[in-house]
Amino acid sequence: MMRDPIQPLIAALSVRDELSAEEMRALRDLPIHLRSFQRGEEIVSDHTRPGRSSLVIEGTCGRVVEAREGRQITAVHVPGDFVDLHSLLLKVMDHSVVALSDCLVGSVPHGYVASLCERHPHLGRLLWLSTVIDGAIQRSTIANIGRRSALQRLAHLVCELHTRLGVIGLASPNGFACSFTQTDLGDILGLSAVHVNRTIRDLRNRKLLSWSGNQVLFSSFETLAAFADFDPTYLNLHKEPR
Amino acid sequence: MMRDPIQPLIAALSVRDELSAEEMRALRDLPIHLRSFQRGEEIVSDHTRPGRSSLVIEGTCGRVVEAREGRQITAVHVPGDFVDLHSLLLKVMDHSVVALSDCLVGSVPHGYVASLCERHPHLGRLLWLSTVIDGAIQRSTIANIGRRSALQRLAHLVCELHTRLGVIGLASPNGFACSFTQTDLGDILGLSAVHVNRTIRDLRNRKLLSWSGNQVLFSSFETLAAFADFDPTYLNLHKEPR
DNA sequence: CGCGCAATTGATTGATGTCAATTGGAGTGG
DNA sequence: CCACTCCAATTGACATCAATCAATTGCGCG
Repeated sequence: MMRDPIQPLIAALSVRDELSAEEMRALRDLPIHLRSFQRGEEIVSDHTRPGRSSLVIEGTCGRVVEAREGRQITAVHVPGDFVDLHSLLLKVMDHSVVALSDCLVGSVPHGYVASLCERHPHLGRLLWLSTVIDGAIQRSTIANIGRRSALQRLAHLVCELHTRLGVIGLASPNGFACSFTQTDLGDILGLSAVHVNRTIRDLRNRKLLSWSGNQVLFSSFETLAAFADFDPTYLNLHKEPR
Repeated sequence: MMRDPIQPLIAALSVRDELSAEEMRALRDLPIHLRSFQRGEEIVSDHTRPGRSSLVIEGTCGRVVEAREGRQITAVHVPGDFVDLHSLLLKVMDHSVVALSDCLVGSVPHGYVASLCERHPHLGRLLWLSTVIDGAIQRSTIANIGRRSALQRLAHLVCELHTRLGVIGLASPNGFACSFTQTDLGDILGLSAVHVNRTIRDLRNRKLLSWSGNQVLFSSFETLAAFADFDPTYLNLHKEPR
């Protein structure tokens, strides 16, 4: 059973501003080319010039910057997120995008995105907004990696993922499904995989969360958020005229 | 002697795309309100709703995310950079902006920026581009802090600053002026001020650079860039139709 | 001269990385 | 059904990088 592929995008945008029926129709009319990727596959390659922008429909993927010392995942994307909308303007990719779980991705030729922005300036601003929210999440990531301990880093990531997945209906009140390996988590948090393992154990011992298989569960989101110093302002979850 | 306040912005945009005479005129016609700030002063406050967007004209400033464990400077801005253009869409600030040197800042009411984008869609795309380049720089910062040693982190920052200052004519071939304190550098790089001090000494001992007063000098940018694993792709320094 | 801030240094602690081995589960072929 | 493989998770021992604490120095400025 396949959901409407554009539904997660509409959900994500609707959290931030009212969409008119016509705007929703314009989004649904976009010619989307669907493609499945297996965990680990590369969706967009570094240093290339994509002619299309890709939208996550199911699963999660990550933006990967390769450094000499190893890879860093600079952003995680969930359904409803564009992974390379910025390539519309940047032209040349400064990183690659890889599937962090099996996932379904839709892509739209840049020309259609550009013309959508011209015909519907308000939608254009919302797409600009979505790149700007990516930036806000990245700022939060910099603060997380630069200033917090491994325990808080991981707790903060869990809080963020829970909140973002909640927006698109993929979280339950006390947890969510997360397919990241501990190696992936290390690459996201700037830690070694070994230390991620110990950090998860530590969080479990402190009764802040449990993580078995791909199920992340916690008894109190508030307690976890307080521990992680999580303030969701940066996710811009309020509806505003933009 | 005061330079044209819009000149750094025009220089920064012109590196990325051709500006028409009319577009330059539209930029110069913006009503800019100039204001000076002393080192350490707050230019924009966290959690506020700015009604204007601020542009650095002289000096440097930083975006500050306050975490429980201390402040993290998530981005450094030089003349020609908007520091809160995203507030046009984000509405509520998720961080503050502080002066990292005495600096001169110009601000433009959001309404004028929005109308500029409507009347000149190409300029609108270039403003979108500038927020997207901020994002690319932040990705590079995440990789820098997440994966590299203190030595490489600092060397990478120096390479980036030299390149960005060069764009607006504020770097010489073998160095540039930098007014950051070692405490600031620690907050930028996710290090303690003490360790920044030792890292600078170490770089000096390795003959990679010298840093006395506010003068940063190196004998070979190429050597430094190779040491720092610096790849300027993310700065988007090539002129492209956008 | 004295104040305040930044830079510098030493001693010590602590967090995290690295290396290496083991365990466990899912799939695969005999 | 049983080896076998592969990958992820887990654990221990140890090394190392960077933080912290605490002085001291140096400089610009009133």
